[in-house]
Amino acid sequence: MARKSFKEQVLLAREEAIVVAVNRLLAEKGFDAMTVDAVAAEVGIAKASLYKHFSSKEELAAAAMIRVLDRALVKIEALRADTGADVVDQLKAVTRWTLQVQLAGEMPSLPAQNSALRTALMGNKVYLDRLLQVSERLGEWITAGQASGRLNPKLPAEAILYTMFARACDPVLSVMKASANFSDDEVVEILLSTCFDGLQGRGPAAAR
Amino acid sequence: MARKSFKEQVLLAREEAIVVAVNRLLAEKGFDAMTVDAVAAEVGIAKASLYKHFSSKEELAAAAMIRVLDRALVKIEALRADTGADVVDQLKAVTRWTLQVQLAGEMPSLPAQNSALRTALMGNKVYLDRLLQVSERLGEWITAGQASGRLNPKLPAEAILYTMFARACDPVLSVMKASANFSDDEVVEILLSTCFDGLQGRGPAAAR
DNA sequence: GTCTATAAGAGGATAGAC
DNA sequence: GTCTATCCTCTTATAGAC
Repeated sequence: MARKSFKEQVLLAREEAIVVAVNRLLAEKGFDAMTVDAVAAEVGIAKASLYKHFSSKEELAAAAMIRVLDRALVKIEALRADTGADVVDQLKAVTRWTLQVQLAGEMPSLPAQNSALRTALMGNKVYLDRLLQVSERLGEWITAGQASGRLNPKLPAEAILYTMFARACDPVLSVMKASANFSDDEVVEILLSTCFDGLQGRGPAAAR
Repeated sequence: MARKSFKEQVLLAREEAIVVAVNRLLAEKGFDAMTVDAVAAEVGIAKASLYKHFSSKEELAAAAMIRVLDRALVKIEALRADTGADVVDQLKAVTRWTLQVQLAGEMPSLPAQNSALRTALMGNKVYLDRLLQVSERLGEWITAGQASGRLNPKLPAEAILYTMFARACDPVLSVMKASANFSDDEVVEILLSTCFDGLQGRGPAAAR
């Protein structure tokens, strides 16, 4: 990779600061409630300057999503290095990581049905590429887990993948944290258990 | 209960029509994307007339939430009549019902963090009363299920309750439906399984 | 209580100087 | 590329006639 000039480095640093702010606001308020004014204020620059870097609010959100997917890929690659580990433990580790990011207030959350945002994301090559990479890495573990019987083979693999994505922004976490009866670690382990073991648990099954 | 006059009946019918429209729009677009103009258009009356019945957009949302909680209470009471049934089966039946309501496009969904809305709901006695009633009914089944070991006794009862509420508006359902590889009934049973049995399933546990 | 018309303000995006 | 100032649209809510 070519050495970056000083100006380019400054530019990238600024854009990184913008994306970090967007990421935090997206985690705190969600896409609709986040205003571009608030982003500009948090970064400490004028709103017009933001639009020199990103052409729309949707582009800002896309950049934040790409950033968190990149962070996920780094985490996944680190786990892949441990070739001896059980694939279900790897999947649990990824889910635990997403819960911890959520607890840290760093998991951007987008509405499921905003059409303008949806359109922008579906037209964003980089976002789609990262999403596909994460899906493929997890998909390999999921199919392996189902083949070994450690993941429920009766479930469609897509259902397991979508469920993991959904747990990364599960509102149960913030409600549990707000109830203030549990430590962060306890909340994470409770959610992990409900996700992988279910509400019935895997203990001694009662007679039917 | 006192007999209603004709004018009162017309009034109530109109308000019911408004709440039905709000409910549908809330399910389709969510609170932020729903506009009061759209509600008025769907009901077929002027926007100013809406404000004679409900004093704010937040009140409209609260009315829709109260309505769905009332529907839930009717469902729960019907299930309670079956005193011989297993409590876990009752809880599954309630969850199945919420998934079907969601599939029918009739489950209003509110943002988790909208502060104006949150404030209005927390100040709405009727809403809080209905929410408490549903929580109490489900709470009885949950504690009974944990006592019998058919629900995981290691989980806090609140965690089970919150998880059931969260599954009532789980985005996984709409994504699975959009993937178009499954019938509505299949989607419902898949989500029920992931919720109660977990991703690992309750089949023959693999050796650790 | 229903309507038409409009106030009041928030928020996304841009113009143009530097 | 950064700023200030502004545009313009959308949306909530209300005024006032009937």
